[in-house]
Amino acid sequence: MSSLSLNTVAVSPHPTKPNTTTTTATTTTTLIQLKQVHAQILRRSSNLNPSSNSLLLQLLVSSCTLSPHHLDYALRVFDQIPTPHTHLSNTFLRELSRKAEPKKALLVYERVRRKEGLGVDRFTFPPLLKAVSKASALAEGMEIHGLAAKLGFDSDPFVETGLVGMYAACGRILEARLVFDKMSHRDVVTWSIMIDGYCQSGLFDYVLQLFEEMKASNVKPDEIVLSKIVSACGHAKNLSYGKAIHEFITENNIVVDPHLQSALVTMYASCGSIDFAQELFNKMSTKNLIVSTAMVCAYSKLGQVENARMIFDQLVEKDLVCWSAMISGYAESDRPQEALKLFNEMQVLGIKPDQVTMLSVISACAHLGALDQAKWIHLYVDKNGFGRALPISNALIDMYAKCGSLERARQVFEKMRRKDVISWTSMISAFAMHGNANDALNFFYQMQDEKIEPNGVTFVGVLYACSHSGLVEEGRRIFSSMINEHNITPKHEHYGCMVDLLGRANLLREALDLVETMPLAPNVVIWGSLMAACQVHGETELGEFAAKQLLELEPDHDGALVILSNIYAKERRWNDVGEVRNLMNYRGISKERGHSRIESNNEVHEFLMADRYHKQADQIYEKLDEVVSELKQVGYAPNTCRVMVDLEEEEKKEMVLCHSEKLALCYGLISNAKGSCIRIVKNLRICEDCHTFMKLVSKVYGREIVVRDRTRFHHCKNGVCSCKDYW
DNA sequence: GTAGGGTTAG
Repeated sequence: MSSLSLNTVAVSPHPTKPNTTTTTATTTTTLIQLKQVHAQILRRSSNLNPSSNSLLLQLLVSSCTLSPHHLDYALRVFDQIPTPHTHLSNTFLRELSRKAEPKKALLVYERVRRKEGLGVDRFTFPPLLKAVSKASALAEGMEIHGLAAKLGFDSDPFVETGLVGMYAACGRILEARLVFDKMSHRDVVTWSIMIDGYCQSGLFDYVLQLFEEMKASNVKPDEIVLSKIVSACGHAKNLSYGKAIHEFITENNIVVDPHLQSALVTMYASCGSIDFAQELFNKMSTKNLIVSTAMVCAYSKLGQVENARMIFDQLVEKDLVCWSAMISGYAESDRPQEALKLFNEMQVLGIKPDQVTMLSVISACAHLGALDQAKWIHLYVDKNGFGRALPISNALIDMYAKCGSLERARQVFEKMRRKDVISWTSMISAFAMHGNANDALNFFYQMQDEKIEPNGVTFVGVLYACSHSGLVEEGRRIFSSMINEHNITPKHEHYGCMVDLLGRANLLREALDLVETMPLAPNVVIWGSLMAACQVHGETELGEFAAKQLLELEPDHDGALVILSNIYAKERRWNDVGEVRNLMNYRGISKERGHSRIESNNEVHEFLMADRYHKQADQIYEKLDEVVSELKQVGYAPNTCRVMVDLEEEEKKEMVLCHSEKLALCYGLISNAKGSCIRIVKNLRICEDCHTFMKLVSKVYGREIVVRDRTRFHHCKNGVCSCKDYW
């Protein structure tokens, strides 16, 4: 009993200072008072008869239950009551299930069952089932269902509704529906729970179907069930149904509360009607934080991050969710520097990030590809107690891989106590992007030895590794085992990898066969990868065909037009090149501008082609001249065959020599410590000439050079690249 | 008569 004695009663954490908030003061005092009462009961218990003692303890539990801070204490007192009133256990259960304490509610249930007498009635089940739902404890839920049936409570509408919710929350949507269908009376709450179950399971077509049934059975929908329906329309991209519901809401004068507001705005945005969402948002007389955050997300998802920022900046009071939404907006729109800048601003204001924020920040850092920045974020994560969470570790693996450090990615992986399919897949993709196919395959087999089942994403990583290393046979075998042994239906990305695998290996006929016989309609990516392979292997005719198929699907696709003109340029068909270029000018399409980044002294420096904005531009170009003449002595000659414009040879050479990655490299040679590794991140694919250039510099200057291009890493050392020139 | 519905937005 020592743990309950007065000696251990908590004192104020700051005895010399007055309590800063009144709530802390009252709860502390109340707990002290309760403990004093408890001590009195214990002291006098020998003089009291057992039933009045029990009554006093029950009163004590009731008082503790009033405050969420005292639930643990209440649980301990509850344990001392031999036969608690069912009424008391029910109240106690309700409190525990409403709070984030579902496991404790189940504990109470266990104890009630073990005590004398029955201890349960029909009122016990709704809170109990709610706790089971929160804990997703299916086995316990089924046992409770059995007990309810045995006691004949399973035809009570409240109990039945609880059972529907329990099965839905445990992912057993069919069982939920079975209970639902058997009910003789369903009200709006029952329908709402069933509809929510379908929403959670992603079965949005069923949601709309069920809503029609609900209306047909004359149950009047309220704002809660409507907000679920509206959100389902958004997920199902069913704009016409969404609009109809919106009209229904207006016609029936249903209160549009903030939940419904944000559901409507999000629905319009995800159905492609952002203008409509904005209009609706403008019409709202009071713009609360949640609806504004929904708008920030809506614009971010469309990549219209400037518009998101405008709404963000108009908000006077912003909470963590809103900051996180804006940060992730930048991270996912490939604007990592803004994301990290915002993260700093947020911290200056004293807003503490949570796990969701950190995941966006880590992802931003992965996009940026800056290793020093990555190390800093990793330290921050560990220092602030995020490091043990599985999703965070998984994100760190990806971050280090994308920042060029396979070793550090692997260190994070090795240190993890628990690894899930995402951890393994992240490592496999890491090996794949660094051209290390053997380790990718080893990990793929090892994860299965450890009974982790690969998923569709894992196979993308493995096939990608095969394709980037020319492992044609292995790739074919794995592709068929994915279908036949792992029962995964291949999606576009898997066919994309296979087309890539065959195309790179110059098996273009077979690649085309696959495209023509696959059960899915080929998309832009598939034609694109066939087209790129044709460009590499000089298959003009097929390349032109693939490019034209692609342009049928997406007439303004800049990549297709660029590659088409490259194919023509390689054949010196300048008239055709001119035609493509005119088309691009006419339609206002421009090739994405190449840029390269390099980190130096904790700063990220960015270069465009032939750009002179850098404050050390003179030195950089001087270095470039020096490097070029050094390399010429070992046989380097600028390779201009990829320059798509009809220029004099000398002008073409000038263009190639000013590519942004060469400028970044020269800056690295000037500014980074002698002998250190030079890491460059390029947004497009590296060109053949720059690739040769990097290899030669690694030999002549004795420096390790790591270049991340749009699709993979090139580690150049001693004149050799890790990609073995197979990219 | 003590009971059932919104992880609202990241």
